[in-house]
Amino acid sequence: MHSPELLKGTLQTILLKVLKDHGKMYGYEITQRVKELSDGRILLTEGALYPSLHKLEAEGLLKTETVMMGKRVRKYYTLTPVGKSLVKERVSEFVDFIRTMGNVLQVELN
Amino acid sequence: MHSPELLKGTLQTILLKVLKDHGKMYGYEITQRVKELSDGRILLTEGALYPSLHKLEAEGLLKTETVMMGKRVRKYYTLTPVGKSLVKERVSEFVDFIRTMGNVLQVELN
DNA sequence: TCTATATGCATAATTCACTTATGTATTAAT
DNA sequence: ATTAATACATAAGTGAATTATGCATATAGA
Repeated sequence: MHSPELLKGTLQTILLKVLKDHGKMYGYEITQRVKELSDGRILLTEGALYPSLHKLEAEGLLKTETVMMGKRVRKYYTLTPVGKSLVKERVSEFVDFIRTMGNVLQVELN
Repeated sequence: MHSPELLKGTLQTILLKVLKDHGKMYGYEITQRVKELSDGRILLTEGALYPSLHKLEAEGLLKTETVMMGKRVRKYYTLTPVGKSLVKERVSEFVDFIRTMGNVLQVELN
């Protein structure tokens, strides 16, 4: 598990990118996908996940669709066009930041 | 200038690594060095810098030496042996995190 | 000359994204 | 039957940052 400090500020970027790559997903599914992609190193907590999804929805980057699975509720999230256009930006912002950090810390990242 | 969100949690690592690479430095000098290394993209604020340096000192990772430059005070910081041994750890922790993020975001970082 | 900018340290108040804790409820496994 | 997994949600607390403020010296330009 990574130091949670480092994760700060990356959650929204993760959510947007995962939704772009995998299309319609619900919250719990996202936590599992991220866990898988990170080899168990990034475990999203519900207390961070759901408020963050709600915020992205309120900002118009995500839209939702609630589905009843038998007696269970599932809330599917999809990128809106606005959200879609922001993903690229957020990801390249992150990559830029990483490059800068590589210079400051004098490390190779590949 | 990078999104300040992303910078969260990286400050201590930056301070330790810069001090390892450049030896004895004072606070203001660190801000300038980091600004230079980051091509003006990382501008450390005093409100973050000084408390962070004090904390690292209190934890025994840094030791200080106050020098009078004419009528001006300068406080030099150096890594303690404990601090020195922690730098590698912190940096590789960061690199690991970056690799993980690369997988999650499906991006190349070089 | 005076005035803004740079140098140099420090701390208090505030913000905000996160963790931790709690709550509710269904489903599957042992 | 009981635990673990699935699935959502929100409130309280934390802590590293930003913002604001304070003090003081040095330098450059108008």
